[in-house]
Amino acid sequence: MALSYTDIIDPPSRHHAYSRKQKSLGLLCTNFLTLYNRDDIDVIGLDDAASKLGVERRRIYDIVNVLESVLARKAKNKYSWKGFASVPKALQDLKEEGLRDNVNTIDRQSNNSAKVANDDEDEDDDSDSNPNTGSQNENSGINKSTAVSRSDHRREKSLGLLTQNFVKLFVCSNANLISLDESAKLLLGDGHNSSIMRTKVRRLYDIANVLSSLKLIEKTHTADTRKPAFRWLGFRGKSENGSGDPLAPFESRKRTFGADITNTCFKRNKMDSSVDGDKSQNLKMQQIKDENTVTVAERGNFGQDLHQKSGSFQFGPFAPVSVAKAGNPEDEVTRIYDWEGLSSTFRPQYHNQADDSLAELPEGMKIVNRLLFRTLRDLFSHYTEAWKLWYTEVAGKKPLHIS
DNA sequence: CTCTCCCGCCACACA
DNA sequence: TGTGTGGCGGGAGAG
Repeated sequence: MALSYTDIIDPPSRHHAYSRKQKSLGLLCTNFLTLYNRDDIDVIGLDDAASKLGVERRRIYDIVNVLESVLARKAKNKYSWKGFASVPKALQDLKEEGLRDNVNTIDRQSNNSAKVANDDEDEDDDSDSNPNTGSQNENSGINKSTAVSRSDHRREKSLGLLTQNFVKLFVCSNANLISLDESAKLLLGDGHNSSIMRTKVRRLYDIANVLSSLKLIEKTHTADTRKPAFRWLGFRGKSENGSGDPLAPFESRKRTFGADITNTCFKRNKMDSSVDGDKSQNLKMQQIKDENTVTVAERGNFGQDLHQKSGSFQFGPFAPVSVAKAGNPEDEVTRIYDWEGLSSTFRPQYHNQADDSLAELPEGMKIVNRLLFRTLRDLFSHYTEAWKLWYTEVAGKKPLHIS
């Protein structure tokens, strides 16, 4: 089908100089990951990221804060990239922590249902009486109230912590679908004060956007009321028996890329149509049906000894310009594994790639493809459910039956 | 309208 | 005191 690239990435709204979507946190995050989710990335500089992505550093803080679990602070301005492999562990930890705290919480205050996972260490901001006032934090046992209070008060309200707690809502319960105000209520306790609620929800929007871009959650609606809500796509940690977690979706996630990883710089009100000169061509990036794209991440720690060697196979429609464009030698490799993304690009709604896509592939690629899926199947063999879940829900496909 | 959520002010942390 | 961080909420774009 003759979809021109620009058609894809630049839909009807193209004439507006300013588009909210192009500046969304989620998209920014996607681009951020595109830029840095690679083996050869060691440190990530905030300024570097900001300029490469074409945003002010303030925004980088936003995503970095919610990405905490996969980033490690190295120094001022510098972060290192731990890779998605660290996410399953992080989820597991959050789950345990959440469950533990939940227990504590429950018998501390005979609270029953709600309040799934209020964090822990040092916080418990709770209820109405907002900030300041006596920060009465008692964590299990230790009571170092004063020493902790000042800077921790900040921490208490940080995006990072809020993210964790938000995630706990999912991993610590069976809730699959949660709306943001529900979440806010749960996280805050019931002490409304609508303005605090509103603020919290605002933050949750931010978080949800980046988690969506990680494919940990996805936006939908509740079945009954058409209320917007988020569905958890990641794993819940399963029955923990110490053994590593299954490959999580985000390890296999794939983002969607446009041609330009730079978020365009239009300000909200400025209709200044003059495009900034030096950014090559201003193709706006944007979400392109991401469902059919997959990345098999390498750094996975399936059980932690299965080293699927290094390079991540990228199945994606596009790689960011900076990464794949210049015909560097390893592109070859990447491209070989790119069949799925390619086919999805041109035929977005295919159903069963085993039959469909394969048929169109050159012989060599078919073989590679089969081997690859076999490998994956094996890897997942212990996690059948997880595999199915991911495959159907995240990748948006019917489970494969390769025997 | 309501829902989303970008933007950037400015307080706070830290050197 | 200067610079890095990041909470916060106004208010504009989307729906």
